[in-house]
Amino acid sequence: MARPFDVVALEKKWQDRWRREGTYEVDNDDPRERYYALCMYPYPSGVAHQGHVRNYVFGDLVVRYQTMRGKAVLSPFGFDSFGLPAENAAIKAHSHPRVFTDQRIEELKASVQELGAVYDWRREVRSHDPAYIRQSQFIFLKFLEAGLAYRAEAPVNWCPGCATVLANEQVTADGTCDRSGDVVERKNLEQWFFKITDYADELLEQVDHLQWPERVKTMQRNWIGRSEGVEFELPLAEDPSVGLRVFTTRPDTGFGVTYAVVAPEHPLLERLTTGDQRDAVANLVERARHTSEVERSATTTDGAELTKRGAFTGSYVVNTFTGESVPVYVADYVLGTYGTGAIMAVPAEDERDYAFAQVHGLPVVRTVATPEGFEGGAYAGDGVKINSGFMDGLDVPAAKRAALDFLVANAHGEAKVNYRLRDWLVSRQRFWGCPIPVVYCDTDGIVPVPLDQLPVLAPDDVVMTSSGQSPLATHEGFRNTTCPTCGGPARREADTMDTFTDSSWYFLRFTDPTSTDRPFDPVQAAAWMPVDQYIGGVEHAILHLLYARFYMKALVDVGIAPGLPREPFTRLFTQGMIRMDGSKMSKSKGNLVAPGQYYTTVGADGLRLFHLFVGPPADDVDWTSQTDEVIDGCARFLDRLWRLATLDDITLRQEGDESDLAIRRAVHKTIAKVSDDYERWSYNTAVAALMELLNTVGKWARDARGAHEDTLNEAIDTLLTLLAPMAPHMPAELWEMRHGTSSHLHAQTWPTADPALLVDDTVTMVVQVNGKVRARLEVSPDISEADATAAALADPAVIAALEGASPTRVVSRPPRMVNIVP
RNA sequence: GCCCGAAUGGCGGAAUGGCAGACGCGGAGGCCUCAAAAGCCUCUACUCGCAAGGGUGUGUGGGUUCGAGUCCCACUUCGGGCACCA
Repeated sequence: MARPFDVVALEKKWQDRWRREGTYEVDNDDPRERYYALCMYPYPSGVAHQGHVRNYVFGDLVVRYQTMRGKAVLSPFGFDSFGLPAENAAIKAHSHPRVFTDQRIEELKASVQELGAVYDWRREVRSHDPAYIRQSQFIFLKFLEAGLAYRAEAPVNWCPGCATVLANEQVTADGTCDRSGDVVERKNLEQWFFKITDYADELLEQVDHLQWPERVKTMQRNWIGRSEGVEFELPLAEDPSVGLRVFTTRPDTGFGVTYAVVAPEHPLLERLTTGDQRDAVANLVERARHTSEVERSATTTDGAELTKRGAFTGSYVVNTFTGESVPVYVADYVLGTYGTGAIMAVPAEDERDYAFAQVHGLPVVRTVATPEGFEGGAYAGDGVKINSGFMDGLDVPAAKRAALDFLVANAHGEAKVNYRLRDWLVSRQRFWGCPIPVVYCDTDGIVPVPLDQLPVLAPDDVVMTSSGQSPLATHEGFRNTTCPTCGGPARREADTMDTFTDSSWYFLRFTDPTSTDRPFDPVQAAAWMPVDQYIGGVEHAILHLLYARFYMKALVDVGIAPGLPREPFTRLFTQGMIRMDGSKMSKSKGNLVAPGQYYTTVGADGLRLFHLFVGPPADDVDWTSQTDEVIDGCARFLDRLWRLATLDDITLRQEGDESDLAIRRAVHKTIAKVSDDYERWSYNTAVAALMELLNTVGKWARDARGAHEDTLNEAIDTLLTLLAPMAPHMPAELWEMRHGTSSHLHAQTWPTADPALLVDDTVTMVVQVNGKVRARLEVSPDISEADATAAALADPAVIAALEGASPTRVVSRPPRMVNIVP
């Protein structure tokens, strides 16, 4: 489209100027009030796509707006530059992931700058930078020292197609690899874990106080999955010295326990299995081992399927409540990793137990009276206790307390809280990540690499095969080392850390990016933390945000971040996805629309305005065949503003007239409206308000009477100022044309509306008869209730609508509305 | 299955219990022009009517209220999250 100005040259001029003059660089001792605005740092995948654009448009708006509000705004940028895509690309091309990564970082950085988003680039952070690696390892060692990092054997997800271990989040719901589509297998390996479960309660409780979207908070709560119950012992029938510990949230149903179940991984299974059951049990255990966790956890009520999934062990335990012996089964519907790995089964009040009992012919004993007309198997609701001895007649909550008291009094068990949250497995059998800084010595065991030997860096000549083994393990020069403690031969850890560890503290590094002896100076970090506004995609609602919250607390506790807040992100905003043809726009789906094509036509300003105008920021955006026309519409708005500000077609007059007041009122109402919209993230309506004001002013200015210069100037300057955070380039140019090169639009103070100009001489009052609008009257804004009623009743249209009936009730809400009920 | 969120013109959307459809896209007509592009102006929920004017209308069915797109209950559809967590 033909523009009234050279959009490419104009935008480049201002981008260069902001960079050259360091307009948005802030020092840690800045005297202004601090504001930390942050977009989630991206994985560098090359040229920015519309998802990035959307993210950075919102972020940049916040930065520029808060700056105009007089704050010192920290706006840093970095790259989450470790990760599997670069490693896979390197394997394919027989190259090094660093080559890909550095190249893609430059591409992404350039396109972010083309968008006109401004950052303090002096603070740039890249996770694969040796200086950053050093500090990531420093943190690992501090966690190790504090007992927050530990090593244990665990089942992991292994993808045969990718020949590597996958993170949980890379396994799709149906148990396949989200990249190759292969069915994920399980392998038992010695792995490093972080003890995030130590913080389960705090992570859960503090969710309540975060100014985050409810949706995200709910997801965090569900993920942590706190559940209160009782853990107690069921003694073995033939040997009461051996007890089977079970966890339940329904101790009140104890009298309904008709069998018990242990997980296939349960340590007592061997002991429980009798000779004649050995084959059946072994079969089941073998089967469970070859079934993926996802498959195993798939709900089924299919009888044949359930038969295969459970087997009698041959042993019996004594039901603590009834004193009767009940059989012990092994079944894969009980997970070895949750609770005690064993349950008391109550078919009458648990659906899974009911289905299993039906198939295996186990008795059902109800302990809660079912509601009238209840038909079905298990009843999990509240009701009066029956068949339950001392609990009979109680309701469920009271019975739970009674059951707990009974178990405690008899020393069988105690109250217990369980969590769905597991410890964080951080080992990755990958090359392109942060090496775990420990060595293994036959004499001294696990030995941390001394701090003065950090960073541990991967050598460049590692052969990245697809064997499934950690690439670093194959490099003898790296692998073989000496023990820091005894000096004898030792082997380096060959695994790297989950890349989520890098993204769990980068926001702290930004506050002190050059620190060498520690990750950051806590005093410098305290100047900015917590992040005032964090912005990113909802896809990180659980993992990244949970891990970062954990890191923050752990960093405080291990002494790296003394005195810092325990929550890193005060306010979170999650933007909607860009969809195309119903699915998420992403590189892997090959449906990207590159922003580059728009920079030469509508410019970054036009594209930014589109992202703000298209709908509420939290909603998904459908990229359709109409989208380009909407984008053009945004550019047309900017062109109209340009023509108005350059006085195209406008006659000026020096004297004011009665029309000025209406224009000035429109200007000030827009200031109030847009300011409010900015605060509540309603950018689409803010853009609409600016369009409306421009339409109003444009019509007025081109009226036969001409435009009064002072009023027009106020209107134009206000439009430019209010628009500056949204579309920063062209308004800056117009401002410079109007006020000279020494005046910078982005250094202006955010305007305040004059309250006197927010009220009109008259307002339209609606008169309803029985809820239907019958008349509109122009009245004074401070009209009294009585006057409003009188005026309404005197209106001919109202009289006609009443058809002679006298009003039985009049609701008068001056000056907006009067409702007359006949 | 459970938990969240959403549903408004041809389309994206606006409306904090008080004029439904702001703003934009698309569409129709007009001005300008030799013509086009660009720009500008008017109209554009549905429906009855020549018109003035009337009726209907925010997924469906109920309810609260003088008054409901907005609040409550039930349901339908779509989207998202969790899903043997004992």
